[in-house]
Amino acid sequence: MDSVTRILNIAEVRMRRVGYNAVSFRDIAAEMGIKSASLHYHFPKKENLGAALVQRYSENFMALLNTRTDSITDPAEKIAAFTRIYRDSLGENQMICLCAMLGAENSSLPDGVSTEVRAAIADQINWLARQYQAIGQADPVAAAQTMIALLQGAMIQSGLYGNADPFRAAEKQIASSLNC
Amino acid sequence: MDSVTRILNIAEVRMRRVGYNAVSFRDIAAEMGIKSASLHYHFPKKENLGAALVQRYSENFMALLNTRTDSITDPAEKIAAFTRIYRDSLGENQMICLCAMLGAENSSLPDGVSTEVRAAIADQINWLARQYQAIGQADPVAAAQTMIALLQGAMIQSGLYGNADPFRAAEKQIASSLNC
DNA sequence: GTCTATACGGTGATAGAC
DNA sequence: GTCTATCACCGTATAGAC
Repeated sequence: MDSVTRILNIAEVRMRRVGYNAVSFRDIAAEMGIKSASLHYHFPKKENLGAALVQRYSENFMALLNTRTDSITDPAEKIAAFTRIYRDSLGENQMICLCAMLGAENSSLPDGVSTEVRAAIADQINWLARQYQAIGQADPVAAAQTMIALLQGAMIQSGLYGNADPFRAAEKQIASSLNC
Repeated sequence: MDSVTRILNIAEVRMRRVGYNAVSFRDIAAEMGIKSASLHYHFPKKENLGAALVQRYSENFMALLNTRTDSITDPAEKIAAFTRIYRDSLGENQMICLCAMLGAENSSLPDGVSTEVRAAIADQINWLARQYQAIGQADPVAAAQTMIALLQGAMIQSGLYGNADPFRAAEKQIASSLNC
């Protein structure tokens, strides 16, 4: 595995746990067993690392989303698959998704990172809105926004309590609203 | 207005905008026109300031909540009043509520602050759960958790876009679900 | 690619004068 | 209560050797 990938992997775990501001080059380097100066060879500035991380995160997310929903035709089922990715992403450690964490931190992020966060969320909303439109939702974009808000808020709550109960409660509500 | 109040006022605005970690004693002191050393007279450690801020925030919230809902008997109306406080709190500047911001940052917060955040959210959930129980919700706590998650997630989205559309979309969904 | 060495500002915090 | 002065640290970032 190449250095860039290893850096991004470590940065992802840490940033999802404590946020962008609380992660340092020194921490990441220490975990890799190298020096922080070496990180600057791959990512000149922290902003570059943050932007690249969000970009990779978003690409992986959309790719996984497409893979998992390619064979599904029912829009409601597609939406359910979307929430399942969020659940899997929460994992056993109640790791908040990157977009929720950096979304909260948004106004203290460097421009380059903030831009990528907005782009990543826009992709998700567009995808969701398309499904809601297929279902015949009156305001598909609003429905998509609300759904993202609920999932991200539920992740934060789950992180706060150290268990996935709040997230599961949110999932149930989504499931029941789709059966209406 | 006494110094402690002024400090807390400034800290609240800043922490709701950029989070706990991105706020410094120096920033607050500069805005007050004093030196950071003076802040330590009122709050020996940053953790003390954070904890006191969340405590005050929660007390004010619950007090306002009770004032606004005292004369309301219908539980669904009470819940609507709850969401209205969140909306007012979002304000014109899309200022994320303190609990959502610190909730996201939770795992990088000092214990004293983290504890207060959990206590504050627990109060809100208890209050909401009581209303949902009065309505006859099957799982009142889950409903309360989901509602808090949605409101907080919607605030983050609104902060991200710089407008209140995501929050309004969430409000609408809550309103319609209460009329079911 | 990674190292050592280093610069330099920011940060929480303390001691002691006023 | 607020000041000055100072501390020890941590943060990003750079230069140049290997």
